[in-house]
Amino acid sequence: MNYPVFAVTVDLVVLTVREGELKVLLVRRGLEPYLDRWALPGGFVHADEDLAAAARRELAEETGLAGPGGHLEQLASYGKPERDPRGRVVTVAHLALLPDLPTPTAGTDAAAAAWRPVDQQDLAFDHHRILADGIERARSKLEYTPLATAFCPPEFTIAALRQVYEAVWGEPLDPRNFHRKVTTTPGFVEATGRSTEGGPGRPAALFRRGAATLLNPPILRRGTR
Amino acid sequence: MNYPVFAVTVDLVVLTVREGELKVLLVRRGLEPYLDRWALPGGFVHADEDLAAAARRELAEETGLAGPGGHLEQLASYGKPERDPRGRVVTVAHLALLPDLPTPTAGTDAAAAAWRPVDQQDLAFDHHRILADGIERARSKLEYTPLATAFCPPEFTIAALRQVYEAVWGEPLDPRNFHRKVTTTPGFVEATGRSTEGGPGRPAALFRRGAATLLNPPILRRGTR
DNA sequence: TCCATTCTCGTCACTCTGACGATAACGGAG
DNA sequence: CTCCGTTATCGTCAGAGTGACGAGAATGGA
Repeated sequence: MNYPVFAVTVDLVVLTVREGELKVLLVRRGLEPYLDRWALPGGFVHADEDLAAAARRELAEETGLAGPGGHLEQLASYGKPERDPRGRVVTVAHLALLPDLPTPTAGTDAAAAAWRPVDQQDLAFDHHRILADGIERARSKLEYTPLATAFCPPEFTIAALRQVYEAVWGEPLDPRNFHRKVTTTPGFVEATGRSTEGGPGRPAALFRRGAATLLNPPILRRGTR
Repeated sequence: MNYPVFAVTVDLVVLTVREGELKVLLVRRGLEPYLDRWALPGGFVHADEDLAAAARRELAEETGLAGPGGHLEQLASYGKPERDPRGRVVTVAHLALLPDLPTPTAGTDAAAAAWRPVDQQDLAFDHHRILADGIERARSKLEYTPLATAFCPPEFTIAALRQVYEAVWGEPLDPRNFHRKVTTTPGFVEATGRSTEGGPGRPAALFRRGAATLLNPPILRRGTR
């Protein structure tokens, strides 16, 4: 059988919410092509490795290890013949959503990795497109899944969850309506009985993620309606 | 640079609605492995070909040419090391939705292609999983996009559109509420002024697909709520 | 002419949502 | 210790959307 030969890579769109803003993990390229340009972290899929396993491995290498929590899913594949000047490379992009706490951008591998604003320009290869697709996927997933909890630590307040939505969607939400919505949607979050202490204002109840995998009804953003 | 070598294929989940049921286009394999088993149509991506272009080419080869109308989008990629016993093959699955009319399953390429029920068992490779993912994607897309029109000819009745939903979702819908929903959602369909003639019952107005790309609010299936 | 069939329009109760008022529970200033 | 700013939480209310279903309109066939 005769067929062309490809290299297959995994690229990661790793998102988190820091300082009230959506950030993406980028690395500065240390070699040609696109030397010194920001790029999505990624690497070649090994010879005996599943795509998902390669994505998990790269994520662990770049972030030091994404502890529990967080979320990783396949995003899409990109394979234009000219996307990599070195040869025919198809990349299977993955989307990762992580809580802020874990890793201050300093893994084993990442030479110069940093959390950057998601409107970063001049990315290497077709990574701008991949990033845009990843962000849109994340925004969309927040509408009809409880995945916003992947951005939060194991226990979180409703306000923290709301700030995730506001950061990802880039629009303010009414705290009272959001509170009602989240607490009345079965399986979205469940109360822990504990609450915060020390901060300004009234202490807030702490929740953990619930068992639901789909939100019914969905929480729709303004832009979509 | 040292990296493993892959073959990259495109596999197609081609869906249509025939005789009130959701059908998938399958081909009988004429060679090992999985000789004589049903499989998704597909083939290798050419050396200088984009993934989307490869998918369009395969679709044209298998269906004789999917005329205007219809819809093609990337579904997901599958790359378990052992998924093809002949070597390391990553497949980029695509999802196609076609109106019934065009092709009675007899293209240039397809040796033995046929429209089969979507619960077909014993597919080759990991095609059962790919098919399941494709069907779920289609069901989901009907909820929040006007993509059901891709299953219909250029002009169609509301009843025909409803039958698409019923076939894809496998559940009956109230004709009156569906009619209200579709006609009041801006951009879903637009009236042509013409209507059907000859059939039983009152003639039905004919519509064409509207300009909307997203349904607001979505049409949710029972199973999801 | 009557009838079965299918399309289309209406009605009504119920739920959900957005906008927003009001109260609760804290820390800190005076 | 009281007042006050801040944040969390609960309530209220009108309007939109939906499911369930009645009823009339427009056809072909018995």
